[in-house]
Amino acid sequence: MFSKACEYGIRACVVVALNSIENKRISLKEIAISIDSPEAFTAKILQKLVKHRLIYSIQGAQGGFEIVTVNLKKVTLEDIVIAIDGDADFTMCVLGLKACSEVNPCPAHKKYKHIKSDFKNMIKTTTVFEMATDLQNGVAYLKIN
Amino acid sequence: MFSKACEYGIRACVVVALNSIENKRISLKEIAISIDSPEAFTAKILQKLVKHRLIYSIQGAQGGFEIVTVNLKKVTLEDIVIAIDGDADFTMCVLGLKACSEVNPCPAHKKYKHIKSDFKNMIKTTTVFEMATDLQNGVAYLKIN
DNA sequence: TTAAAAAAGGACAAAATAGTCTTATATAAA
DNA sequence: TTTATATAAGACTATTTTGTCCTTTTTTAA
Repeated sequence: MFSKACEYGIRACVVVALNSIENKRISLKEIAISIDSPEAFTAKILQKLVKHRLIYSIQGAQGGFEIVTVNLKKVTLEDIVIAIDGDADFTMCVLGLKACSEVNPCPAHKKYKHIKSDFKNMIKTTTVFEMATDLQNGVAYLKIN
Repeated sequence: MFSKACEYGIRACVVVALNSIENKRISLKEIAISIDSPEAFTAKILQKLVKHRLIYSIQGAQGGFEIVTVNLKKVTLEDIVIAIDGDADFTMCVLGLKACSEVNPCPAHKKYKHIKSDFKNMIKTTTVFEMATDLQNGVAYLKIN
């Protein structure tokens, strides 16, 4: 579904958000440890998220990453996915046909379209804030194994 | 969603099925042309499908690929996907967490689980027969551009 | 029985994705 | 103002996926 980069990106956003909710800044190193991701690779992903202004970074000692309060409830899974993977994955035909559409459907279209639209709706409406608060409230986890 | 190999594999199965319904055998070359896929790569994919006994191949002159009648309504998208990509894609957590489960959900789990289960159900219940007959009846197409 | 047609199989090449390493830049605190 | 800490950026490497090419095997038909 998502690329590895995107998985790391989402997990990273959630821990950044969780810290921002608690008015804390979190460093790359702490992020990589808490989401169990390769640090240098995670750095690249975070840079993309910063460039897309989904998160905010502060260089230097005591620096790290934050999500500004006003953005916490605005940044969605869709924003993250588009920043990292682009939108091809969830706009393209499931069988890879460029011409596939409602009037020219591929053989899987009618069965797949509801799933695709549910998926698009899901990523569009899920915010990092709600994922972070689920973590905070102990109704979701980021444990790896 | 699906890998390129899997997309080709599904499209190939559909045209093989369409031909089998009409009691015709189809060659690799014809398959590759009709689904607009790289021939040699498609050959590899067809070999996998044959090894998994989803389709049947006959070597030599006048040879090619078929789906035996009894299998037409049995072979599902799920069978093809598992043969080519394995089952990791639709069993794994959307955020890549090994430990993610109903009792230990990742932050995206509750929003994603319905989509995943709909998707699994879709590929489990969609047969190559119905996709091929949709093509035959002109309610679905395999045009590329 | 030989030639042509077609799939099988293995080795190779290219492209995309995943991941690392090193240097530069910015900030805070001693 | 120097040192330590931290992100930014670019070049590089590794792995996986996608795709090609060549040889072998099988089958049909002349």
